[in-house]
Amino acid sequence: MSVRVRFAPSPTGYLHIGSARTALFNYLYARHVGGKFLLRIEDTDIARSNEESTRSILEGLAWLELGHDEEVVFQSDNADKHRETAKSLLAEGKAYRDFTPKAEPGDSSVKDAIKERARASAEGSAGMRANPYRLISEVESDTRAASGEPFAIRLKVSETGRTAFDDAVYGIQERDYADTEDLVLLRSDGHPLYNLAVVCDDIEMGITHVIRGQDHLTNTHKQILIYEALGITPPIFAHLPLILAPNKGKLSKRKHGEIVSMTTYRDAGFLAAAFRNFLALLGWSAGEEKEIYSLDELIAKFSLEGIHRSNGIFNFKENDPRHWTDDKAIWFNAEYIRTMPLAELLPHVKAELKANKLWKDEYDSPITDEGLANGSELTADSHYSTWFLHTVDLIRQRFFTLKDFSSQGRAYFSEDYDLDAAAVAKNLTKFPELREWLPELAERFESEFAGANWPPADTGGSDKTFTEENIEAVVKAFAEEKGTKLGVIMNGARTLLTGVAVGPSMLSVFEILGLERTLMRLRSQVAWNG
RNA sequence: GACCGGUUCGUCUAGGGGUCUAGGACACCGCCCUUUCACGGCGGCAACACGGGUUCAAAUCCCGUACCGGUUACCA
Repeated sequence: MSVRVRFAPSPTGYLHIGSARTALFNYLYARHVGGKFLLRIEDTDIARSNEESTRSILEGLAWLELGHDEEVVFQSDNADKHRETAKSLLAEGKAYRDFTPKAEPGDSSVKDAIKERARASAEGSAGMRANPYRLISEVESDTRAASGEPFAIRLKVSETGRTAFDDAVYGIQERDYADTEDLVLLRSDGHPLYNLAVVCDDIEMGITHVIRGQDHLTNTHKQILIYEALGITPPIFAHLPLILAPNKGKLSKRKHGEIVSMTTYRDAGFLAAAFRNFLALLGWSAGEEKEIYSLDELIAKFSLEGIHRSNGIFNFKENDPRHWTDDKAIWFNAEYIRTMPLAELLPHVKAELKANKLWKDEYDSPITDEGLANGSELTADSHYSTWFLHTVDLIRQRFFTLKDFSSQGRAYFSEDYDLDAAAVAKNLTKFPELREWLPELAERFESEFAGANWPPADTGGSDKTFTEENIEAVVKAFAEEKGTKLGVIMNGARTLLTGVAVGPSMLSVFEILGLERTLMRLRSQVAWNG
């Protein structure tokens, strides 16, 4: 039988990082064994579920490129079948009606109330089989039900025995029946509850492997009870370790906010491939000293055996912009940006520039400017201009996210860029002479490179081209003439021309910006005027 | 409280009785490169939770303790 797995989120918020990893592991496993990866939205809790969440989850999955097979299943569509199942269990005597009035929620939080109740029932010797309605006669039960008295349907768990299963990650798991309550299958208002719905749907969908968070470990025992009552062999279970906050506590939407949401990473300029890579290595490893895995490699190497048993921490520092999310996630992203094939990166850069109104159609123009000075290997099979190719390749080396192309890299694509105040102070205003020198350097460039412009094609005459070696000679001579260090000129120019204090070799920057823009910017007095 | 699970550098992890004076990655620190730098190169700091066993030999196996987490709903 071929493998069928499912990702089954409940739509009560955006796609959480832990859920995203669960989805990824399901996806990788399915692809690894050539099975199907299905998606089911567990929207049985009408009060908490909403369409907005479903949309957000779908968006998150789409961003991560975890495409599912077959149609999305909405659990609420199957409620009738769930009810039927509960009723048949009742008819077979494997479940019973509980006429106990539904408890009203108290003042304390739900969690605390549960804990209190659990403690209380543990102290009383009643145990899990104490429900009086477990024992009433079929006739009495039928009569009361017929008279309209509301009831919940509970599974009748045997007095003695135990549930057991062999978890693909955690190994043999056993639990005494005495530790499991007669769980409610159907609420008194007729609503099917989680455990029933999951089992019914997993059966219906032909799920062979259930891969989910280990917070479901105890639910699994309850679900096995339902499978047994139904006379159906349970699927294989594989529980995943949890992803915790830096304080080892729960990573929650309420406490940690946006940082746990997939859309945050999409919007912050992360590459899906990089984030997937990061996620894959949180709780799983191939047992080798390797960090960067393409999706195909992950699929090829993924195995349930490689999943860890201990919870992992999603490490970040609140209030520290440099470490606002897990350092390793940031590193993966930066690594992908600077090393991935340029052709794969370019569409993302284009989208980023477009979103910030920095895109120009000329970047799209197929290569006509063949005469690249530094005769590059950057093949332009592409739909992008050579200048665009070179610029992106040059500046990506020091970038972390796609956002950097429109922020730090703005000056390459627009004349409208801000100068970083700290950079201005350090590299320009500290050397007042630069106010005269830089325009003077512009004059020098203009006379030396008259007629030449970017692209540095052969301009025919004896004019030198505006390329690194030639620029270097001119700037060096200029600095010497002024009796100053080369760095003063270079750093001043860098700040004025790019707005920031860091970047690639200044010679490359001059060249890539071209003579015309270089002259214009060197003559600008904005750094001193305002 | 009860039941279940977990514990290797700050974090992600390798390791499954001897090859472990415990390896890699991120972060951090230092040096180098350099006109700057968040690129790159080299190096450094830094861990087997604790206590008992078993064994010639334990990070690896067993037991206990501690700590952390999960669950204990007519939530999912």
